[in-house]
Amino acid sequence: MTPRKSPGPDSARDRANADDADFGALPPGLAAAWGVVDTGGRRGPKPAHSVEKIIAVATELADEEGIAAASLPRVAARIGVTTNALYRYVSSKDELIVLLADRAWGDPPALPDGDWREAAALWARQLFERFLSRPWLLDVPTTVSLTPHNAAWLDALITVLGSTGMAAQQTLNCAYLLDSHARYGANLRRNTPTPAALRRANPDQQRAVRAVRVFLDSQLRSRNLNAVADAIEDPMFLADEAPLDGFEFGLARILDGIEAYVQR
Amino acid sequence: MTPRKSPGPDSARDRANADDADFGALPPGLAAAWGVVDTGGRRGPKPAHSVEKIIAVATELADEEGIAAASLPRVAARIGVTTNALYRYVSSKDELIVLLADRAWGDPPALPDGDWREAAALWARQLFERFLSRPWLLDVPTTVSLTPHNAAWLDALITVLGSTGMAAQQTLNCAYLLDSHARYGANLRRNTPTPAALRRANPDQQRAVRAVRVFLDSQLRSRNLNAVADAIEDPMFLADEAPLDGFEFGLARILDGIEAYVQR
DNA sequence: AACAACTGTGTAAGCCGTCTACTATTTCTC
DNA sequence: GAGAAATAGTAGACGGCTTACACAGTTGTT
Repeated sequence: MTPRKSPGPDSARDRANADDADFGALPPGLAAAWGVVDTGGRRGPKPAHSVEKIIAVATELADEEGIAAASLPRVAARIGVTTNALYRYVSSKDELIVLLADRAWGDPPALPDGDWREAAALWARQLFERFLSRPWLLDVPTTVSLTPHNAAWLDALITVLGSTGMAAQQTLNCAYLLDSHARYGANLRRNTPTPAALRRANPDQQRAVRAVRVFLDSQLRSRNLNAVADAIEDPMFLADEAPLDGFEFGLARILDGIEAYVQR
Repeated sequence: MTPRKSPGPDSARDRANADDADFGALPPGLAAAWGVVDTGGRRGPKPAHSVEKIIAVATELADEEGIAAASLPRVAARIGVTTNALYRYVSSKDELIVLLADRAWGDPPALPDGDWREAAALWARQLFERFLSRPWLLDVPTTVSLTPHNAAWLDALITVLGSTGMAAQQTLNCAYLLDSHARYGANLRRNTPTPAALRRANPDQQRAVRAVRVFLDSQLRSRNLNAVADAIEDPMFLADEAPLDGFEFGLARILDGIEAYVQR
């Protein structure tokens, strides 16, 4: 590790350096997410807080009120410091978001060895559940894709899919297919709650959802978009226990498609 | 149309009313997107501008510099008015974004009647291309889902898929599957440009992409995430003309899965 | 034709967010 | 113990969203 030379007040960004490559060119937060920061040889007072603590508080706020609540002023206020003190730990808001998202991914599940299809389905279901439990993760822009936990999930799936004998690129494409479905399915579920979830909601929310339904139905039909209108007000869509969940249905189709490709 | 009674300075939101339902409970921009606004019986001066003009300017800005550039101050400056004058036309930033997104969707393509599979593939490819040509559309939060153009796309696809004889809910699920793939595939393409696109980029961007690749490879391998590392630096992934595009590959798997379901 | 009501625009301001100097203080090292 | 270095605080710039108010212009009514 090359110790920094430049004196004066600097931010956490200046602590991120490397052996040879110029990490300054990396997207914000990427180096930090992979733990590539210079933590040795500090001289001044010990930091009163830590990046982990900041991320934990930001996670609390995001869990409570969504990703927008994880702002630097609010995190700082909850910790008990001023906003700018956070810049000693995190070089920018973007970096905080990247770290936040990586932490929210968590560790991938252990997948069984034998049946690739069963393992892939388990993977997708677990990811789907994770997105449902942390909806704000869907709001994190996906410009920076690979962080440690993120990559661990992908690695687990690729390892499983690799046992089918597909080419590496096709394996990756299949992995993205399942990742996409988990993400998009969770987003859809969030936007269109199940009847059971709707019954648990506030009366205000219930009324709002109903108002949207009525409004959309009238508008759709007045524009002759009857196919959509019919699908949306389908009795199955409003039934209590959907006979076949949308996520599971799509997952089965995708796995069928992959299986057909593998067996050819 | 019930004319407004309340006097005093009011925003564009107050113009959105209805026959009987309370549109005030609708999400911001939804009523405006469907054109349900009270445009009759104005008394004051003619507006010097229009909502269409504002959306067009915002689209320009988004095309040039991304969705963040479509801010009210910048739109107002380009039109030549103050920021707050926009609130006579649009009730909030969220409403502007909804209108912007709906306009960007545009009209769906005309789909052939005979072969549902070919028609669905065409639909997905067209949507994919549309997302590529307007990448900022991927950054629009999808909380408000159904706006006129949006719904027209969905209607076209559902109509085609309905010819397979599937149940309404399954048709909708399949439609979401294809929508998801187009959206997510375009997002992936944007984040990981093709070699050809990379060669067209700035030297700075090329260097940045290469730095990320080198960094990720070393980090992935040092954490034993070799499956991901191998997949990413696969020769096929870096080849000039990919033998099978990721989007097309996934599309074929999805359509295969749907076809197998239909034929059963 | 004159008045009143209403609408569009500008000015000003408040609030929140990110981020950058600068200062004071604490702590580690020599 | 003295100096150096890092941390936290203060102040502030800058941009974005939004509201309140005053003014000017237009339209409908008397």
